[in-house]
Amino acid sequence: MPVNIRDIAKAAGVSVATVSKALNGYSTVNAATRAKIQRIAEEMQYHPNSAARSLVGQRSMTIGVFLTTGLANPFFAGVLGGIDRALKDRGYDLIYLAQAHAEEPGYSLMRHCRSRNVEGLLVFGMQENDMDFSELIGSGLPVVFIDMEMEGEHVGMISSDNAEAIRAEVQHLAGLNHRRIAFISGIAGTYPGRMRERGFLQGMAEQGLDRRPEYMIPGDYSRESGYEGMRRLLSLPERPTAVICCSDASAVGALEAALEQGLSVPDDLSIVGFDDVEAARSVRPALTTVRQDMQGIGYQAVGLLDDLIRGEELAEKRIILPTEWVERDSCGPAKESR
Amino acid sequence: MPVNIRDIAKAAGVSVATVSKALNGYSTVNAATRAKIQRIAEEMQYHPNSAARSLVGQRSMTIGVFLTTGLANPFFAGVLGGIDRALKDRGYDLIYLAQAHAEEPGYSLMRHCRSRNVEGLLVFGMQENDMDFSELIGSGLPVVFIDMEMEGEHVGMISSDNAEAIRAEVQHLAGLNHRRIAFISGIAGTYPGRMRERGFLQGMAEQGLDRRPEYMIPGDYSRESGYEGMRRLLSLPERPTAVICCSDASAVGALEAALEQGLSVPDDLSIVGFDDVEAARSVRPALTTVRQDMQGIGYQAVGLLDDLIRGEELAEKRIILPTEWVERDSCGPAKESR
DNA sequence: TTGAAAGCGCTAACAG
DNA sequence: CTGTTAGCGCTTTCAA
Repeated sequence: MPVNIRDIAKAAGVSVATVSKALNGYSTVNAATRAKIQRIAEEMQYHPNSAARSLVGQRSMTIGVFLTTGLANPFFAGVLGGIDRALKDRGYDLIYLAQAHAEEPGYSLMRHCRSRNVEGLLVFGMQENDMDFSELIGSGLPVVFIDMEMEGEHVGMISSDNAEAIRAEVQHLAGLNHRRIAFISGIAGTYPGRMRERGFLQGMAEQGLDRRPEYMIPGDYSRESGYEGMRRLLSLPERPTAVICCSDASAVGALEAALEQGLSVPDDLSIVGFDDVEAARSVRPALTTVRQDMQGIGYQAVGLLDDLIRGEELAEKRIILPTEWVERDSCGPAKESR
Repeated sequence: MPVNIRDIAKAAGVSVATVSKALNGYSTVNAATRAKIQRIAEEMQYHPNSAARSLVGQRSMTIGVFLTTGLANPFFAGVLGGIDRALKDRGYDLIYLAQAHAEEPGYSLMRHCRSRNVEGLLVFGMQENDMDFSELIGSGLPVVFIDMEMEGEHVGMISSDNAEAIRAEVQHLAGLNHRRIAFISGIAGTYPGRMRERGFLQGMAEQGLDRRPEYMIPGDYSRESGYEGMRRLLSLPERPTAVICCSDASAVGALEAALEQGLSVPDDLSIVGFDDVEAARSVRPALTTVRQDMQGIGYQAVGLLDDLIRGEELAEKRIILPTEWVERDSCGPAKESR
């Protein structure tokens, strides 16, 4: 039903080869012929069959995404938005490789990509170790990992500057005279989790502040972990005056626990979050936090992948994006208190 | 590089035709031969090239998604989660047709699908009228619309029972002795927006309650519209005792406006939202709202599309899913007040 | 029960 | 500058 290259060759009175060349911008085609072919192709609503194209070894203009945590994770919405824009700019379509498949016994992500003629793959999610990416990395298929630390010949990675973001938070709090700063961590098995912890330790060291083991609370980004973490902190003989949380969700949980105990935020206690999700604005007091450029991450991930696909000489296959401090109402100067 | 059907034919000492038949479950293949071929295919990690398959007119096992509002909309995360699961169950992969392309002058979504050998298309977003879907609907390509009212030969649609959800809210509030109930609407140009308004009017009529024009506030699901809407309501000589909002975001905005005016929720005023997003839980008082089964919508949308693709005889090509009442803290009995 | 061969729509040599 | 032709990997008649 759809028109093919032969139809338009016939209509234009030329051969299919000429049509192909004309439409693909070869210079060896007479300008008039090309114009005519283009006009006819336009009129007949010609659109090349991408399967045929990939079959002849041409580019498929398809990149894959694989999400280790599934599509349902709302965190990815922003990243996907950035990917969307980049797709247009670079002319790709995106095929989503259902993670569900991955549970089958003989499944190979790499083979799945090959069989779909995917030119490159974007991987993101949170689980670095729950899956074996070595086959993929060794396969030569260009891959860009988001928020995962991976290396290889045709492998790139992109992430926010998590460490610096937290380091700056510590610095900021120290500037408000906070000395007893606690930390509710992210998931230790993730790259961002590790980096944020590193940034905290570095910041504390720089400011000459004690790093007390009882102020280092393991979290998992969830609201619940923030709530429980804050309760533990508040039960300590010497309470912190400020708490850095590794996500807005856990910060909201922490806030809740603090308010429940009758504390005033930020007067008695400062709290800071991470991500700047919608809830950070709606909670009271509104959360001071750090914004990740999620759109930018998605956009640049596709750009990097495209560069890898096209075999560009890349000086740096790691992209670390700056974050932005978002001052709201949950931080204030330390009270000389207890 | 990847192994193809010829490689395994050679290894098995048979022809490619036999391999193809064996692997595709034709009964005209000797059992022993089939077993051998399957074993070898397994060993050699054979995976058929999907481009070649679609080229010969076989199924591509690919369905497309087209989002009129782009990937960034967090509302879709849940729906996509359901789609994800269904994809596995039905064996499809999903290609995302970048909406960005749609802005180009000669763009045709239908052609895009054809050129990508997509077997069926899922469409969702909010704009029913900003785009012309008639070409698509007339093309014979199976399409399932989510939250959009569309009809056609190979067209299905799925949505929550928006009208009933709001009607039940009115009933519930009336049961709490509320008589002056206001409504902050969704976007009138959308199917859910229309249905929710219809449900409101129906509920009010059923309960024998006045429908006052000044209590019908146009909104757009945003927090801001909720905030502004509530301010208008509170400036009225006779204030409502309950406000139904068409989204949780607008309910949060409304809540904010009410608290700012020194009102107590739910003592002075009841507020109810829609969707049950994360923020509904974190706000104080926690929002009483209605939950849509977003996963279910996505899951069933794919199921419906698959049925359409396979040409199943479908009695009903419209699926309307029930919603769930989520009781929290923002609704209470009406005070005989003011 | 198996194999030879045609052909899906397209691009890429290679001739003309 | 244009056309002829082979072939990408696969499925599918049609013969054997």
